[in-house]
Amino acid sequence: MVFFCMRLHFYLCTIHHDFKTTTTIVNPPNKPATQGDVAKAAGVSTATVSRVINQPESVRIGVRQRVQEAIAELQYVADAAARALASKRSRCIGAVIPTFANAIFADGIEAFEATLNQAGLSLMLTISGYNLDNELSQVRTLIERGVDALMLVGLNHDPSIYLLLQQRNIPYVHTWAFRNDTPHPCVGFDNYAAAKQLPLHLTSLGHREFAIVSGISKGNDRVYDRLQGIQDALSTQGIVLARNAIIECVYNIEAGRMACRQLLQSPTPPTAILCSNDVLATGALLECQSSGIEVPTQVSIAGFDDLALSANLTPSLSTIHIPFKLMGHKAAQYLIDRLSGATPQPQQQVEVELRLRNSTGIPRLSTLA
Amino acid sequence: MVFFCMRLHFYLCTIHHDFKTTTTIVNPPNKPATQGDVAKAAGVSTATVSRVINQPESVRIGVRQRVQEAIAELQYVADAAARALASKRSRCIGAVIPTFANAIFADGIEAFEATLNQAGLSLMLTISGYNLDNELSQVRTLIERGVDALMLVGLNHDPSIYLLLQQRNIPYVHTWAFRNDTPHPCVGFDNYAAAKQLPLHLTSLGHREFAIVSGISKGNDRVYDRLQGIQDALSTQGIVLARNAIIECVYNIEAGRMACRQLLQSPTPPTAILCSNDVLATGALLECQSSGIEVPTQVSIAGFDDLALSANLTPSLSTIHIPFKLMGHKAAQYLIDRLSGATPQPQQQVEVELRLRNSTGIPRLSTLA
DNA sequence: GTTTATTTTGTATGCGCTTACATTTATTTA
DNA sequence: TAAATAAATGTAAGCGCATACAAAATAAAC
Repeated sequence: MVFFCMRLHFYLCTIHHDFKTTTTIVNPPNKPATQGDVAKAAGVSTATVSRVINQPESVRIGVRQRVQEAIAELQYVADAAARALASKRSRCIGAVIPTFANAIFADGIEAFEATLNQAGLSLMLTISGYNLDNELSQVRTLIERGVDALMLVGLNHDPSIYLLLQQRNIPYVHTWAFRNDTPHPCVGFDNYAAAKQLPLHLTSLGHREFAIVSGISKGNDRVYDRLQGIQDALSTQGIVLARNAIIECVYNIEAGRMACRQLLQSPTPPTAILCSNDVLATGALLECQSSGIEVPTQVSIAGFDDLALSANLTPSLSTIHIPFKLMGHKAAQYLIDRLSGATPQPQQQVEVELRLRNSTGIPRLSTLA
Repeated sequence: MVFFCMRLHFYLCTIHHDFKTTTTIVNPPNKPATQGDVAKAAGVSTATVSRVINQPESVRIGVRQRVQEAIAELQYVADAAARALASKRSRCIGAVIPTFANAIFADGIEAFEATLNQAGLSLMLTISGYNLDNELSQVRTLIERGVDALMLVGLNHDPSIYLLLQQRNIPYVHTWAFRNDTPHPCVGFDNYAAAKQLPLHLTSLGHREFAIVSGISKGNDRVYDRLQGIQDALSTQGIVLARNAIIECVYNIEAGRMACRQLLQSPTPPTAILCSNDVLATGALLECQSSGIEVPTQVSIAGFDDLALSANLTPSLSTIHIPFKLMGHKAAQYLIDRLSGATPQPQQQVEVELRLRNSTGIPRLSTLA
């Protein structure tokens, strides 16, 4: 029964298909129309068709319409490879990001892509896994693919990347970081300066016993700068952390939890835990929650990034808000401007903002139970 | 003064530049080496160079090495546009995903990209914002860009997409969903069947008063199927939900919180809230947390997706685990196989798994305070 | 040592478009 | 209205590679 139904189904399909191909002879099967076809149909030269596509204003209105009709009629779609070959522009932008697995890249990339798209550019994306060697090889691949420009996360990259880029005169931009004194274009925020804010707030509240939970700083300038910022801010207040009060761990919730547990079990538990990002801070908070330690009365916890989750935790997380969308947009705009021949400001800073919420407060008086 | 410095600066540059071009005549400035340059340097024809790159085995070992040396020497990089034009293969795969902003796409896309990369393919990514019209236009763009294959999230798409794809004979695959009776290739899981598991578990625990917090089902087959699965599962147990016990909202934590609050404030609050994804479930959980409602003793909460966060919440979230990485990998492999001429299984299912944790339990006896 | 079969290499064409330049057509000026 | 100028269109030459086919070099068979 089922078998017959299927046969019937296929049969109908076939009929339908034949019907279509015999009536719409216009387009030989599997052969997309070329510019030449359009030119013939519209009674113009291929050059004019090309102009209608690339600089419509330069073609007289009547001719232009005729060509556009032919394009619609034949469902003509320009061949990107041929365009790229002839014009030496691929209309593709490359980007290498460390990971998708945590949210800090989501909004930024999304805005980056949206802005690109609006300008008729496509995004070619690769993921380095926080590995600079991977990054280099992926940049190579992207360059081979002929990307017109490149976006890179952070300031610290294999130097040969810049050689490759300069050789081919490919514009690029760094993001998620900002420094005044870098020779490279960058659109982002000063991780170092931003990271100073929360420790200073906490010392002003009276905290003296700190610990830091950080991402892994090796090869990661953002993490490194944040770590350095925190430490420098503390040291201006006369506080120098012991080796074991600083934990570097991978970037996920479990790691944050474990680090927090370890810190709170020490003989001299801190009154405040400064995390260099919200994922680790979330881990720390959840660890406290599940082990019955009250935040902020027993320990204060601070984050960095202001992920969507952070404001919704109980207690809500004090953190540094970063305008990721704006940053992604601006980074894209920088590259778009560069490609259009303009010379936009090479170093652009976006403003971060301290968001004091409920995970930070005055320090407890006694030691932990 | 400044003026003179600039003149001097330019002067020095010029000298330097001249110096370079006269000594390293090999490579004119800003002109990347072509296949022809390599051919000349190695004393072979361009055809042989092309073979060394594309089918090294077909070139005798000595000649091959000579060519490879020349390639290294000249830092030759094949022009992707020219390759694509001549070979009719761009080595790029397109993908349209609804968003980055929540984690459910992260692991899957990351694995998808990794598998692609390993096969020498690049990922061209666009974001539709859960909008099927956007999706269509992005597919158009991707096709114009000449992608060799395409990945689409879910089963429900504008029909014209398939016409475009078939016209050009472009392989494609659906992901994040699976159905036996679909004519389209898909790699994923059965949202409908998976969604039945948690409601059935909860009814077996004695729950009778349910509510659902769902994403917006319009135009989203995954959400729709989950919603349907939950309702059908409940109805097999003789439970039919009132209109106001089902809330559809956007996909973020705040929305989950608000929906939860609304449900719990109703005159007959449910004993169990079934969320069609973990983000909304997290929101619900956090809402309970911040309003002092104990989970699961006062209300059970269930999710779907098993995000990294879910296991770490207090209480940890009962949910459905999806092997996103495996799915992304398999989807990529499907396309790779298709491009290599093979005919892989067009419908592939990955196994989901019920993860019972601490957010679900027996129903409370009385009504809420 | 031929002849034949096989592998390796070269020749030359074209992929589908853009664009410099030449030519035609429309517009302005005198 | 003719001449001079400007705008629109056409002509044709590549862009840098892959590949069908032809030619040459090598290996196998006799």
